Amino acid sequence: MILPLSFYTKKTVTVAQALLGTVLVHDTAEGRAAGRIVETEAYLFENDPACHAHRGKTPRNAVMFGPPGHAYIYFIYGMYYCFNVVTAPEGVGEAVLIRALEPLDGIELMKRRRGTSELKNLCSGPGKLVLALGLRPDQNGASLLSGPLTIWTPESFNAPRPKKSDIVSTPRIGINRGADLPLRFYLKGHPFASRRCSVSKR
DNA sequence: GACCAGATTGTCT
DNA sequence: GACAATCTGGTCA
Repeated sequence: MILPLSFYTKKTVTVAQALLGTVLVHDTAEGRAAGRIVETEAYLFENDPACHAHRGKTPRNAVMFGPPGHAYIYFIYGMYYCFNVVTAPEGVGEAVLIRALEPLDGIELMKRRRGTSELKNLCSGPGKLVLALGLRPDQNGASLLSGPLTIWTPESFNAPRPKKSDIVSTPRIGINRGADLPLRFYLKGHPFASRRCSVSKR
């Protein structure tokens, strides 16, 4: 079953945790690629200087201010894209960054797209999973409720539904502002989560 | 395994 | 003109 709109209208932090264990699916002409979400980060409208929406609406972040249940895909560091799920009511700029997947379906396709055969290296980072799933910048703003890009319940893929006690929260990764907020969530001890946990770097 | 530099470009100040 | 919600490949141990 595809996650309904009501899934995305809850509080952003709640959605970020509830997304763990669900399955992100992308159907293309090349075939289906799907993975279980094992790591997310929440980006909030208020009191969160790391959020793109924090300084108001711009052409780039406009999708974050749109209706929930849509994809926000943006370009970063000159060569990568990040995939987010828009949450919060229309007019409020919040989203959940999908940071890592456990590959489930279309693994050969993912390996080809990523140019590696190492399973753990296919989707263990926000830039990597965008490549592995074949997401493109023109998917920015696409609905996740129908169409080629969707998110499914764990049961749809016979995947386990995580318990509350399996979810760990830590500070987010790769940001400077708001780096102390514990808005990153991942499944405890999961081998497919992205590396670089809490290294101090400048 | 840990740490560091480089790649590369859209976006906002 | 600086910087960014990153990744890869190098060096050193």
